Amino acid sequence: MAGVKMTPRKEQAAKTRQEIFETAIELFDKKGYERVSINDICTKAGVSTGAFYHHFKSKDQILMEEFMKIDDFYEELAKEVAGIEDSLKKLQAFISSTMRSLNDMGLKRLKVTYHTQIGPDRKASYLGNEKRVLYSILEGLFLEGQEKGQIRQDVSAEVLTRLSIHSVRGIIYDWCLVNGSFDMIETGEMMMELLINGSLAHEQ
Amino acid sequence: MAGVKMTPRKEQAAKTRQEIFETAIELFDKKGYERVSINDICTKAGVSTGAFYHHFKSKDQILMEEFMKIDDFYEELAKEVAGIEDSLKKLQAFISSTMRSLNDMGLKRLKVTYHTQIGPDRKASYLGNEKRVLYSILEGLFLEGQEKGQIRQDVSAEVLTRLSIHSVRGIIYDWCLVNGSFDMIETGEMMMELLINGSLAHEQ
Amino acid sequence: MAGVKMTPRKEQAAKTRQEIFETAIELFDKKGYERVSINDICTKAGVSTGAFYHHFKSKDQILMEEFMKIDDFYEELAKEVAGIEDSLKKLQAFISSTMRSLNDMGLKRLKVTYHTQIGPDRKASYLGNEKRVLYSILEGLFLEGQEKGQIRQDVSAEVLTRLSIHSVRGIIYDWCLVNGSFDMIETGEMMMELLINGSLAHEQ
Amino acid sequence: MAGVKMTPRKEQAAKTRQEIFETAIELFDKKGYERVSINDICTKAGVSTGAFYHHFKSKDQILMEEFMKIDDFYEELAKEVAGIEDSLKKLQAFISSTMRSLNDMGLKRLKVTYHTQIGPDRKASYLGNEKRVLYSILEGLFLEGQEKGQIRQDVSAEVLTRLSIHSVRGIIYDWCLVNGSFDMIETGEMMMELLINGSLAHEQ
DNA sequence: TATGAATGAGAATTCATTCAT
DNA sequence: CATGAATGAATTCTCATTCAT
Repeated sequence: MAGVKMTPRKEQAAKTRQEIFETAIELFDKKGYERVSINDICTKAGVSTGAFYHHFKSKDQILMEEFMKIDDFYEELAKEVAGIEDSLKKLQAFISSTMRSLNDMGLKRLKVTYHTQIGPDRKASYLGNEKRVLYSILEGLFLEGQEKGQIRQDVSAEVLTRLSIHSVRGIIYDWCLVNGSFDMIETGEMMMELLINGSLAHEQ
Repeated sequence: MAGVKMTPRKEQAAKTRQEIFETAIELFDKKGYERVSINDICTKAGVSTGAFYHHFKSKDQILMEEFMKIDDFYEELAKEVAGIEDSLKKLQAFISSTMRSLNDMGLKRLKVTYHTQIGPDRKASYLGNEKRVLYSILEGLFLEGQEKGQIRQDVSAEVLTRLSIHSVRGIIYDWCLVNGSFDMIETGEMMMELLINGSLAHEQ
Repeated sequence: MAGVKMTPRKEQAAKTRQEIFETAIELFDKKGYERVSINDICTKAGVSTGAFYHHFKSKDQILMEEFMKIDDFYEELAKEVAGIEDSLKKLQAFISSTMRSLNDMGLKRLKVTYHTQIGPDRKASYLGNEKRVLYSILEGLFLEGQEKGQIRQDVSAEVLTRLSIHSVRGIIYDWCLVNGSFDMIETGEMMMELLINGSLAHEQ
Repeated sequence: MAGVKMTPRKEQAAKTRQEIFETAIELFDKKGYERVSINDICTKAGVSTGAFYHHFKSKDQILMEEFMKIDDFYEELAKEVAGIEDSLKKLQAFISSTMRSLNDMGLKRLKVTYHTQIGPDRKASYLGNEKRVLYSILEGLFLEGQEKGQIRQDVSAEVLTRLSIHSVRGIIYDWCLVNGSFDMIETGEMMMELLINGSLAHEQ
């Protein structure tokens, strides 16, 4: 994509930047965001402190950049499930995939994310603003299902969207709290069935 | 309460301890847990650093003490709603009161709580362990309702309990994320109706 | 002036140099010499760090260049007042013009100049060496006045010169100190009348 | 004075504070204010960095404290010359003593003082505010002399005061600029004679 | 009980300068 | 001429904790 006019100089720079970024994420995962000093990152990445500040304004920016990838992920997910006919199934597939991905992110990473997002003096929480992408995808799915008569219509799509997101968020938060000691995928699926359907399909 | 043998000496000590504790909580609320140094607390409370360490082992212990009050609160709440006949109503009353109390705690306080609970090197999360009290109360209410046939029986009380707690947790987390920009009491009530009931009562 | 053989290449270079120079001065004015990094200058001027070092050896050199213009200024001033017959009036005209020009330079600029000139590891103070031009002009005017019998002769022209310069310097320094809160032109004129004349002319 | 109820604890603390202060001043004198790091001070004083920050808020505060002593000095000086009958002589004695003291302070120290006072973001310049003490003493002396008819009356005491201070300031500034290569005491005395007297007494 | 001086490792950040392209 | 990536030592400041009084 962006690889068109890349002089060797810029390529090298991009590589350095990438190296720093990945090393940072790796360390955040392993030791937790606040336990990682910029020096740690630089040492492990084999670059100077100056290089870090050349590419990033602060440790925070690394995190922000990481968060910004989540939207891309959701959009891809939306495309993947687009083919499914039944709206209910489509929604469940979307949620299942989401849960699976989050599960695969691992405890440490989720913890870092959820911890930093509600930290003090965080001006713009990404999770809070992520609304636009995640919300619009979900609401679209709910609306579609309601139009087709495949999803409950006693609650507006907008409310269903918000409640879904809240509850998934709670599952993840609690999962982090108890250090991943329950099955968050299964829990997520159950939660959605109750909310969307009003009853548990597979127990019928 | 514990006012049996209180020498003036001990009274003074208790007062100092209380002073430290309250000042700390106040500062956590205002600036965020990690932005408050022990020195900040001592200066504001008008005591010496030594005094702090005399009464508390660490900054953490202050928080822990705060959390321990929550259990008392839930138990009181359980007693309050005990008189309500209809199980569904009883449950909803319990949840409503909970949401109202949390709402009254205020944004800052909830943020501090939810932020510190998933922070790094937190050995024992209180929110995670609080299970014992909150879980048993809630599960009791669900069981009772199911026995009376007033609550859906297609899902076990245990699952209903867990899902309820997760979703309330998510509402609060998101509420913090967007700086309290939606009505968490109303949202909580809606969420519970959907989960427990399978449909929205007041829209029927 | 130097406009003889200017290839487009050289013109561009001169333009870049000028751009850097002016941006630097502007920033020194705004934030104070030591608060301005070379990077600040480059960013604001829209050039690379390399470009800076191509044109200037250091941040210091920028300042030096600025100072070197002052001599030119004094020489021009000397020519301007050359036509005035009365020596006393000529001297006062020279001083008045000087004060007016300094006043027009503005507070920030004077502050930067006076601050950096006595800063640490300043090898050659320009203000200190400026002697040669300013001193010789002034001393010439004093001598001329003394020969014509129009200026006090109880003090040597050389001493009058030095004392004049000291006192003007003091006025400017103090003017900077109190952020320009007195009229330095008027003060300068009064000071010179006292020194040269021994009394205040306009009060006679 | 303040040495009355000094517990050994506080005495030790005061000693440490003093040690830091004196070491700092000594280093400022030797290497110039901005060339001295807080670490330099601590190492030389044999205390920890923490100790520095326990006693002083910043490097700046050390300087400020130093400046605040100047007022005391002027007041003492005023007492010393109070006994002199002749106003003119009294004034000259005051100025002479001042110049001598400044001369004794040494080049480095004066440079630091005059440099930092006009530095950027200096909220309150001490030299600028010192007015109140130095100004009132000097103005008092001028007024007294004018009343006695011993000092020129064609210029107000207030103006004489301001001009005197400006010119002395200029002498010192220039003395720093040329690294002390002229006799500032003699220069100061000459300057004052011209200003106060309108002519040089000893050449009459 | 309470004080507060002292510790000292550690964190973030800056910046002049070089040099390969 | 110009670019801008990279360096890395240096600096300021914070903070939990200890301990003698």
